Amino acid sequence: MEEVSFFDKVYDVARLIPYGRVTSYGAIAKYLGAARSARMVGWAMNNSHTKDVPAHRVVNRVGVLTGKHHFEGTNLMQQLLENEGVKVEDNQVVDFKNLFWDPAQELR
DNA sequence: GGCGTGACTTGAA
DNA sequence: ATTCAAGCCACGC
Repeated sequence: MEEVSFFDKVYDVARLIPYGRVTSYGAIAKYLGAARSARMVGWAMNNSHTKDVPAHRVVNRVGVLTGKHHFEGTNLMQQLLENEGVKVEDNQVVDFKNLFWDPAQELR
């Protein structure tokens, strides 16, 4: 019996993202065993504003800030990432593959 | 209660 | 190599 919902797991993993690192929706989904349900991760993030989830550290699989439109400001997400040392250019994370944080690999 | 949408991903043509 | 299509499941109207 899992008392934790899929959404809660997403929030939990998202909070585990280290400083200055980023991950993708699919990576989280895959870690939760729902690799094809990446959309649900995104939808879960829709409620992230009610949680203390650093959704700005979550981008799509190519490192593009797809959800930046959902933040308060238009460049708030980019601002936060740059504040952590993550360079963002044209809504895309620079050196994304180097900054990529895979829960399935880091958390094992 | 059905249909469409959505912060995505992967695979096939 | 790029482009198209399908899958996943919850929420809103």
